[in-house]
Amino acid sequence: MATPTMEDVAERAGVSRALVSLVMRSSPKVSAGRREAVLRAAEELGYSPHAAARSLASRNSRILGVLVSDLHNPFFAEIIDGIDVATHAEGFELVINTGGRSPSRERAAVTNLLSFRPAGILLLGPAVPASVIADAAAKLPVVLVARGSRLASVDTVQDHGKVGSALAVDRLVELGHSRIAHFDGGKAAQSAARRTGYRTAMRRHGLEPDVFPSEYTEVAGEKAAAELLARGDPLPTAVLAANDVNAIGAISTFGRAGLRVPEDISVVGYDNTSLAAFRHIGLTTVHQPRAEMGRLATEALLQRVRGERATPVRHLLRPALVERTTTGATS
Amino acid sequence: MATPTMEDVAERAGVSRALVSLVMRSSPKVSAGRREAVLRAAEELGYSPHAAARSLASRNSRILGVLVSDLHNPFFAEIIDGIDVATHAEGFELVINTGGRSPSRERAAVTNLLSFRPAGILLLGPAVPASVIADAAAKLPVVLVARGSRLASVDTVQDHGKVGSALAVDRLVELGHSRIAHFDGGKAAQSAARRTGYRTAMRRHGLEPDVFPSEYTEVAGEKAAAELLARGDPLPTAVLAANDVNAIGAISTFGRAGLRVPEDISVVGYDNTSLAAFRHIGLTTVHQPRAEMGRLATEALLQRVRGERATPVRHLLRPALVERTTTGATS
DNA sequence: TCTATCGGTTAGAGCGCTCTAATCCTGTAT
DNA sequence: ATACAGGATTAGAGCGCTCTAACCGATAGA
Repeated sequence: MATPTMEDVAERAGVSRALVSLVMRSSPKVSAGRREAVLRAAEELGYSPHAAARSLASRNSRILGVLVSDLHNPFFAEIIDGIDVATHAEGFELVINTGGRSPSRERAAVTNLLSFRPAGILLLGPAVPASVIADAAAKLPVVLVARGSRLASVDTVQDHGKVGSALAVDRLVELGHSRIAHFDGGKAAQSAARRTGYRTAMRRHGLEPDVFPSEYTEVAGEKAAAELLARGDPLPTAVLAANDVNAIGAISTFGRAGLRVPEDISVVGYDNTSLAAFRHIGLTTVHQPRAEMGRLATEALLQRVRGERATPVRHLLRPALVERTTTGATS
Repeated sequence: MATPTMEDVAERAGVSRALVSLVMRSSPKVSAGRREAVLRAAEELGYSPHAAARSLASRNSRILGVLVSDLHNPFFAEIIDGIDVATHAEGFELVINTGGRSPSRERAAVTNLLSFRPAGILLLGPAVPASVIADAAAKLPVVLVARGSRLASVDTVQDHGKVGSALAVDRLVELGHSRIAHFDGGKAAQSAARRTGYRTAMRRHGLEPDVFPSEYTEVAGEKAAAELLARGDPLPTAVLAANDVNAIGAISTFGRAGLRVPEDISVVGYDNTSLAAFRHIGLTTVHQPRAEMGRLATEALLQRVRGERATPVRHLLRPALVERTTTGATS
C-alpha cells in the first residue's frame, strides 16, 4: 500500500529525482533513452505524481474549484458538463463542492474550496452574501454563473432573462394571444429579470401585465394556476411560467379543471430542462445554452488565471424559444 | 493576492508557527489566550490552511475521491447528496471527477483522482474494466456503487434489482395481470439483475416471461413499445420498463396508438427519478434509496480508511414499489 | 591544445504544513 | 531554596515535489 515516490522511480531507473521530474512534466530536454527508462520504471512501480506535493512545490495549482448550490438541479449538471470539458482540455482538474442550498453551508464550502488553493473558482448560482464573494475575489479569480455582480474583479455568465421572457411574449402575441399571465419566480435567482422582461414586452405590445406570485416548483405552479382559475373573469389564453417545473404544475391543474393545453390555454416554461423535451410533456420553453455557459465561464476564469485579462467580463447569453406542443394559436 | 501562510499568522499573533498549527487543528493543549490571539490574527489576515501542504506533511489525506460515470443522471446526483452529507460529517472533503460515460475517460479520471492521494475512492456506476478497479484497490480503499465486484478488497453498494423486479411483477399479478412484458436494459448496469428478477418472478407465478430488448432511454422505450404493438396477438396488459425514462417513452407510444394507461395497459418504471413523481406523469416505479446508498458507501469507505475492517461488505439495498397512476387492475 | 558552447543531467533549497522531541514556564512539594 | 511535575510552547526535520543554478562531457572553433 506504500505509494511509490519520485525517489523510488529515480532509483529504479538509475537517474536523479530531478530527471524523473522532468520526464513527468514531459520536458523536451531529456534524452529519449532516459525518458523511456524512467517511464518504464514508473509503469512498473505503478507510480503517478503526487498532485499536492506538485502544486506545493510549483506554487501554482492546476485545480479549479466549483461550488454548485444545488446538485439536484439538472440545470447545474449540464453547466458542469461544459465546465468539465473545458477544464480538462486545458489540463486542469476540478474540485467540486455542493452548497446544499443553504447560505451558511455554501460559505463553508467556499472556505473549503479555498483551502485547496485552486487557481480560481466557479460559483454556480451561489446564495452567499456578496461580501463572501468579494473576499474570495480578493484572493483569486472568481466567476459567477447564474448570478450577477458589480465587482470589477469577478466575471459573470448568465442568460439574458429579459430577452428570454420577451421572446416568449412576442411569440404568444404573434399567435394571437393578448391576455398573457406570468407566474413569477419570487426572489429566486433570475426571476427578477424574467419578470421585468415580461412586463416590458407586454407594455411594448400595448398589453396589460398580469403577474401571479409563484416559485420555481411544481407545487407552486399548481397553486398559481388554481388562483388564476379562481379569479375567474376572462381567463388568460396563455401563461408564461416561472420555469419548467412550475409550468408542468400549472398544466396539471389546468388539465384537472378540464382545460385543454394548448387549445384552451397555452403554457410556456423556462430553462428547457430535459423534462421539457419528453414527448409526453412536450413543453414549449425558453432554452438557455447551458453547456455553453459552462464553457464560457471556464474560459473567462482561465483568462484571469493566466493573467490575460483584468477587466470584468459580463456574459449575457441569448436564450432561444423552443416550441413544442403546449402553445398554439388562439381560436 | 499573495495568500498568507501560517508563518504570517504566527508573526502577527506573536507566537511560533507550531502553535498556530496546533490552533488550526483545534488541539486542546493551547492556552485560551494564545488560541484567541491566533484566531484573531488568522481572521484579520483572511488565512485558511493550505490543504495540499497539510496533507503532504501529515501524510494522510482528508480527501475522498468520487468518480461519477454520468453527472446528468439524476440517479447519481442523489447518491452524491448522500455521500456529501456523510463525508462532511466526518470532516472529509470530496474531489469529484466525471467520466463522461466513456471507459477511457473514466480511466483517466481514476488516475487523476489517485494523483490527489485521497484516503479512498468511490466509483459511481463505473464502466472501466475490472483490472482498473483492481489496480486502484491495491493502493487504497475502493467502494463501488451500482456495480458489483468479486474483489475482496472492494466494497459494493447496489440496489437489489432482482427483488425490485419481483416486487413489480408480484403487484401486477395481484392486480390481475398475467401477460406482463419486460423492456430490457441491455448490457447497461443493473439491467441483468432486473431481467433475472422479472424472469424468476414470472415463472414463480406460472407465467411466461416476455422480454423485449431495449435500453435506458426514452427513445428506446418508444421503440420497444412500437415493436410490442407491431407484434399484435394478444397484447400484454402490463409492461415492466427498463427504467423511468424508458417507461415514459413507452407511455407516449401507447398514447399515440390510442391505448389508455392504465386502463388498457399498465406501465411500471424503475428508479423513481424525480421525473416519475411529477403529477403530470405519475409513474408507478421501483424506488431505490439513493441517499441511503450514498451514505452506506461513504460509511463503508471510511471504515476501510480507518482500518476498522478488511473484509468486504456487499450492501444490497431493498427497493420499494411506489404506486402512482400508471398501474391499475385488469378489467 | 585550449576554450567556448550547448544539450543533458543533477544537487540542493524550499513550497506550507505536521510532528517529534526538546525546552520553557509556573506552581507545588520537599 | 531546590527539585520536580506537567502543561504550554517551540525548534527543526521532513512530506514529495519543482525549480534554479551549477555541473558535466562531448563537439566545435580558434
